[in-house]
Amino acid sequence: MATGRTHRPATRSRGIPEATVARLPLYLRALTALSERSVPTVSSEELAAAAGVNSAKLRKDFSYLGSYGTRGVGYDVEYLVYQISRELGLTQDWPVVIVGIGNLGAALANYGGFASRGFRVAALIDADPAMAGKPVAGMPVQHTDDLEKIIEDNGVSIGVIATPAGAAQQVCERLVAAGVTSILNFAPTVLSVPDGVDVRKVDLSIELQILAFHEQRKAGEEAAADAVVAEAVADAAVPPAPGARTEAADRKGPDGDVPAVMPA
Amino acid sequence: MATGRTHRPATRSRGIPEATVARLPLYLRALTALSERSVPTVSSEELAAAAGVNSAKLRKDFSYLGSYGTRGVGYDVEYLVYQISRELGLTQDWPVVIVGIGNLGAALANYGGFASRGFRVAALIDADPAMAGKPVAGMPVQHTDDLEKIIEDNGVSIGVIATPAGAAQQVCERLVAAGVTSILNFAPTVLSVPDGVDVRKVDLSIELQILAFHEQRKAGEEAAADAVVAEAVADAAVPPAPGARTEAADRKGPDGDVPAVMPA
DNA sequence: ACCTGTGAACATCTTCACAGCT
DNA sequence: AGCTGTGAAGATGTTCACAGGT
Repeated sequence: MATGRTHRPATRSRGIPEATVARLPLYLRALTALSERSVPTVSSEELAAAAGVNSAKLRKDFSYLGSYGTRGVGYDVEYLVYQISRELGLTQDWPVVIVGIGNLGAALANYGGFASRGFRVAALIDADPAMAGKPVAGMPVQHTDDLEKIIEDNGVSIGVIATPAGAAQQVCERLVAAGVTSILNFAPTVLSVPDGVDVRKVDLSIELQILAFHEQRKAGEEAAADAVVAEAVADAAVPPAPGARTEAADRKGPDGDVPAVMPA
Repeated sequence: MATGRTHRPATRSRGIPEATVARLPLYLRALTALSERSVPTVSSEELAAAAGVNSAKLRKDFSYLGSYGTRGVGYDVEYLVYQISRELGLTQDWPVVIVGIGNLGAALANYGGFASRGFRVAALIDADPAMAGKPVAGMPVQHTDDLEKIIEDNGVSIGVIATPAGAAQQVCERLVAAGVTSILNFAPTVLSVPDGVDVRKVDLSIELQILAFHEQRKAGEEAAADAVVAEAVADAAVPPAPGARTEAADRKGPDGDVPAVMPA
């Protein structure tokens, strides 16, 4: 089985912690809003509130960038916008291709926040010949056959995969072979990539499952005692372990089972 | 400004670490694939490869759920699928509403992985009267006016916000007031919610910016020395700090600036 | 012989609390 | 007086390495 790492190589780049990098866009967004309202300076407390984090964390984050604040005063909004933009590499233009122009791909192509902030949709690519030439978000969709040429002609280094899961790995390999080194993956699959290629994944169904986990907790706070009673019953309902030599009673889960139908 | 926490309350629920919870869906997906191929058992090594993590982490994760493996053998696929599903709360049915049926909302409504795994789209809601009644993904879109009634009638506790940023906070408040306690937010805004409500955020532009950061690093590895030289020039190009009393020379960023145009 | 389950070491992230500058 | 910048403490997450069960 082809394995290879996935996700960021924990490169810890030049000393800025990954967790901080992940929050910089948040700060930038809050700062941009302040900038549009012509607010000249902002305190860590105010900015943190706007970004939805606490102020100690924000100050620590900024301390990795340098000393951009003024004690007793706060941060200069315009200056911080510039510094964070630069740190994130948004002072340059990033051509991006979107592969897979289904519902989601089209939504991404139309997404305004895409075009702003240094990103530019260089091409929309789809495997369906019927799509070729059709305009989406004011751009003609191009066929997968031309993927390599498009990447090279436009100097694309960031690719967005919005194909069905089955096609994602293959598309990924073609993107990488053509020179793409950063991939944003919307397909519900684990992508294998060579070292040096970054993959970030956006997965609706994972997010929902995490919410469901917490939701279940909220509901089941007082029902905990009952569950223990239900355990014996539940064990009988557990799907028969095929070819396993283990009695259900052997399993020692930390809490009670709940009899229920299992979704496919 | 209304603030309030955002994101998970770090509830650390019942002892399962948040990081582990976030990976369970990944394992579940890999296990489901194995299950479909009728693979009876799997080792931590194999499963970890399929899920894109390392095996020590996977074993540690599973150890929080209980002792579900067999030494010398591995894990029973069906049994694990069941246990993880149960742990995530997927053995019950979660009605979900999607608010904001634009490009993205429609894409989400059509997304297959949504319907499977215990989630059921109970309603599509949009503020545009022209949308009302129009079928999307085989369901009629309903008007925002009926939001509260829809939530209550269907016992919805999970809401998906796919509206423009400007509408998100208000929609969020209505959802919460009507009884929703988990929100998946696709709008590029920080949502304020009362305690006890979970918010998870999916943000395309943040993901791209994180990729750009790493991408920039890859490109600028050897250019580091040049940057120092460029510093004086760059400082002149920095946007004039409005109303600030600080000379540019005061700023002590940890590395050199690069002269560049800044995107809006 | 093989593979899980887990203590212990290590790494990263968050929060506290306050020194130091304006 | 007010607010930043940061060491130090604490919490969380990851990896190692091996004891212990099959």
